[in-house]
Amino acid sequence: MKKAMTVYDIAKEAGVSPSTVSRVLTGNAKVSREKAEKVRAIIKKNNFKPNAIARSLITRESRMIGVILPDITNPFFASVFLEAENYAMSLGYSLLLCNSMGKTDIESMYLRILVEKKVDGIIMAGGRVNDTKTIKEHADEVIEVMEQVPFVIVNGKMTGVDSHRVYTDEAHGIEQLVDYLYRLGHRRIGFIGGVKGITAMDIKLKAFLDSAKEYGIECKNEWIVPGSFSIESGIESMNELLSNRDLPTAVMSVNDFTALGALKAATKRGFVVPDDISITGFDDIYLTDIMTPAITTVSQNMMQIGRTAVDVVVNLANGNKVKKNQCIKTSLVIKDSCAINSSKR
Amino acid sequence: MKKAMTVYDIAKEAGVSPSTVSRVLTGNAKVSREKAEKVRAIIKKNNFKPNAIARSLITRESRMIGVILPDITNPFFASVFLEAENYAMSLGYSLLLCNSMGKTDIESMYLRILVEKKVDGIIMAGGRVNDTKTIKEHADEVIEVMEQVPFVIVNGKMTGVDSHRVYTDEAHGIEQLVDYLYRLGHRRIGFIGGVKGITAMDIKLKAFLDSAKEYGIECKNEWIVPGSFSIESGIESMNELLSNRDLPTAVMSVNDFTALGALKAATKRGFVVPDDISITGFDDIYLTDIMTPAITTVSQNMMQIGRTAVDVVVNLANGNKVKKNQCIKTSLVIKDSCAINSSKR
DNA sequence: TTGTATGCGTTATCAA
DNA sequence: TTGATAACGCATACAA
Repeated sequence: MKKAMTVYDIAKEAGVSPSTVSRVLTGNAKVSREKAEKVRAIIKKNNFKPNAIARSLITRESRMIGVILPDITNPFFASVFLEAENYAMSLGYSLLLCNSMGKTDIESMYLRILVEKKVDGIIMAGGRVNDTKTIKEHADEVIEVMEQVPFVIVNGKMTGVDSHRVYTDEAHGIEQLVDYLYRLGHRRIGFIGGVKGITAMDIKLKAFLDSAKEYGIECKNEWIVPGSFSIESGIESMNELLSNRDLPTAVMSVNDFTALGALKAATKRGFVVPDDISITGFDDIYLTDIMTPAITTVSQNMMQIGRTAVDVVVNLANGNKVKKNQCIKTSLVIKDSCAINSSKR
Repeated sequence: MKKAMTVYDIAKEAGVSPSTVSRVLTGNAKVSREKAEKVRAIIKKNNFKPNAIARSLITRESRMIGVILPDITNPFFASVFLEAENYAMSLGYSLLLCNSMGKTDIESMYLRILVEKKVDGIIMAGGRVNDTKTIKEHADEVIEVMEQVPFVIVNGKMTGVDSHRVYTDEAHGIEQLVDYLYRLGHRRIGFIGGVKGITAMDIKLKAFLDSAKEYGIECKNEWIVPGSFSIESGIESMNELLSNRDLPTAVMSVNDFTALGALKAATKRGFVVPDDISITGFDDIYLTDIMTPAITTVSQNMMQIGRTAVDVVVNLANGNKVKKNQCIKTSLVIKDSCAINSSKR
């Protein structure tokens, strides 16, 4: 590897002082036109790139934002990340992506690394911030981090942690779906997927049960089949639900992944969706469009989530005042997986 | 934000010199047991985390690897990244993820940023490294970068750039598929998706045509319908192909995304896959499993690609000798989207 | 084994 | 407007 040039090299070649080179680089102070041009020419000629590490040490900003999320192969997180990166890039920040796989110890490790690397902000989604009951040690760790680095939680909340938050109104999203299904004539609805104890599940299930009661919709206990948030879980839960003698006319899924699995399972069992049974998802990842039928779902507005999360940490990093809680609106996205209920059920 | 402590603070509190604290931190030199324990206690008590920026400046390693790829929402790249990160983490590296969206100017920008940030290595996939005909300016830029940073190209190659490469034997993968279809009795096969001028397309199309000739398989011109690498493109190309009067009995797709689209399009037109027509993909992303039918494809062994790419740059960073070209084997993954050809076609 | 002094490459401060 | 000098926080050569 070729040894990199420094401002000293440039300065010497341009016949100016290192400070002048630095001034040209940052644009933070006046430099005479001729010297500036001379310096710029030398920089260009040598393809000089300033050492961001050295710069960071003195400016105390790394121009990096850490993003901790469970799994980037999940299109929901990938889409949020993509937009976050896109916006961050426009502000001059790069993103360190940390997949925690939902494991607490990996989260802890990454939190430590990100603090050491002096990132200018941390965006965290999934894992501990998603536990309905926050574990104190997890909270303490995050609090410690928050004292050093701007921190925002996406779609989560930690008891005892007064962090900034960007979140979706998941309950409202569920209500939108229930309302939609009700209007289609559904009076018997099931709910599959999700892990109890995770807010992404608990909020939705509660909203579902509350809405069901309000609308006079029946939901038998055996129609509620938790599992996890994966496609496989959707398959398993749907299979379990469909093995009941008495079936609902529609099934809501905790997220699009489980809805994908539910669709796959139902189809395999010979059910025609939506004629025999309606299915809904949650998130509006692009995969819902490629299925036949495309899955009716609720959009979390992933782009806005990603963008807002970056906005929060960057503003905090710049010492600006930022709204503590930012709620992103959901919207119902009607596709082809729900039909008017014409069954005798 | 609380001001971070430094080794000086720790040193003072522990009653030792900063160098002793540093020695405890790095483990690079002997420290008496009692002092070491004292220092460790103070570090722990204060939750001190050394400033990686300052450390990097002197050690000349940032412990970061830059990854430039087109689009992380594509599960192929997401899976490669995930495994790369997993392995990198075990070696003490973090990953900066840069989505280029296939745009050359974004690639250039990120190349510059990664060099400035003094990453210990760059892994690049897609975009310019995938052009069948390398543009000289692109190559020059990469050559310039390679002089400063260990660099590895994933599934690509640049004319005039003597870089390290990790790649799949895509031609062989296609041959495996053709051979498989031939054995199923298919003698008339189409090929959809992909952009000419991109190696990911050109290699496969050539391999397909060569194999077809070898096996005596018919492939009419109108059965070759390029497009791009997206799901939508798969839909469009398949629709175009299926609008022919005379149809092939099987259709190969440039990748799984287009196969997904092809399946969707075929199903919508009333074709039953695989009974009416067989479809194959390429990559073996997890989405091929959730479709009904699951799509027969070729595995690129994404995990091994990610891991190997990290291995290459890390070894280069450590001054080790590394094999210039590493070919990752493909493997045929038979699922449900291909049937024995029993048609009269 | 320990401490002092120096350097990494840049920006910031201050005096000229 | 410019340059000399210090400072960022750590690791390391060298001296003790």
